[in-house]
Amino acid sequence: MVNKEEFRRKVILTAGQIFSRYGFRKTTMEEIATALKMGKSSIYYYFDSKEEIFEAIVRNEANILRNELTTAIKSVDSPVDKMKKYVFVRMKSFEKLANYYNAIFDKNLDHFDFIEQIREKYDREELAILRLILYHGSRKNVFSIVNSEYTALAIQTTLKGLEVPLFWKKREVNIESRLNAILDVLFNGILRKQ
Amino acid sequence: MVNKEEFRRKVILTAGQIFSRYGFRKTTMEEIATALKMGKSSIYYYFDSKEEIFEAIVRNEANILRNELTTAIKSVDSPVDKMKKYVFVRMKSFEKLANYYNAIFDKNLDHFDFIEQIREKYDREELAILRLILYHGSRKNVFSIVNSEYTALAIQTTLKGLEVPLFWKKREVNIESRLNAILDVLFNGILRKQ
DNA sequence: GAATTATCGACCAAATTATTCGAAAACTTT
DNA sequence: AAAGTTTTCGAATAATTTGGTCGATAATTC
Repeated sequence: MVNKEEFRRKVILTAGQIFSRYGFRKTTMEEIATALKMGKSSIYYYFDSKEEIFEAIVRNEANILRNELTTAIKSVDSPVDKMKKYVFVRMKSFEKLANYYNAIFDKNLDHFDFIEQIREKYDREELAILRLILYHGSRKNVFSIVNSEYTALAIQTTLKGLEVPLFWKKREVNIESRLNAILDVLFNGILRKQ
Repeated sequence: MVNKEEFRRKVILTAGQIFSRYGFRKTTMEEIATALKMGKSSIYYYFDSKEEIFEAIVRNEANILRNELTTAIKSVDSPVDKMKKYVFVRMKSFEKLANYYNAIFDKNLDHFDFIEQIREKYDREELAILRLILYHGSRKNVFSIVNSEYTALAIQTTLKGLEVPLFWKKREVNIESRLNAILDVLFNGILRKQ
């Protein structure tokens, strides 16, 4: 290995796949070790505990999601497109992250607070992004909103509502159509009638 | 519950889903019990052990497969269609059963012999069916075969070969196309040129 | 209301599993 | 090539999980 940090990333990637498939409890250190072609005790050279690995994974996955989102809204120009893109990509990428949230339910619920921290931070950042898009959109007169702060909160609430079926992992629920419906409602509501 | 047997079937169905998803080891009695909305000790009123449940599942699944196959070949008339149908349905339905075979690898390999028994019985029955189809086909002059016994064995061997990728569970393997290719080869080989 | 059938909580022994630790490789640096 | 550093691992341990038992207790049938 080139350095410690690089190997940590490798562990996070490998363990991430197994955790997201089997959940926290059903994934053993030995499985992770075997997938990494090492003895399980070697992993403890890089991580202090199974939980630390898991937490690193969630943090990592949250970062990936954040990056996906920022590049997504940079890829289009108009505030309307930015907002549409944001909502769409957010829900699509969130599916991966939802696996880990589910794994936490599988995990000891005592350690629930750490993910709440990550989530709070993420929510704050999201609000800022939404607010910015809305602000520019209202300046350019394509959004007819009174207060971008409140509207951003409303949209975020809707997005959180969309998450729920992802958690309950019912494969029958068609996220796509539900998402499109909400996008429609959202924009017919806030777009200035022309 | 109406009677004991009926509840056993319910357990088999429920546990079957969990076993096929997580394998033998990773499925706990408590999970099965929770899925059945009971205490885990209650299950022992119907089954003696975790293994007995598992074995009942495999037996049950093998029966379902057998039924699917016999109704499938009854649904068509000509020997050629019967043979095509048989090979096709056999491979399609086998996918479910393969999950349990995989679960056995996960299980203690000491108890491998019981599945061998089921498998042997199943193989014998299969050979009889194949032989019958071939026999009628050659009587009606649509199969150009010397000995329906040997040809049945050859076809069964091919089918077993098709199973292998199912065991190795690589989702990348496209069973369908492989299956069609083999159906083609099989029939261009044994169908009388006209 | 006795007898039978079904469920469950508490418990145990065995197995599994996360984690520790010292020592041995493997690799760097002097 | 010796001394130091980093990385890996086997064996042991401590904690947890889990299959299974048993007696008590509901629920149902007779």
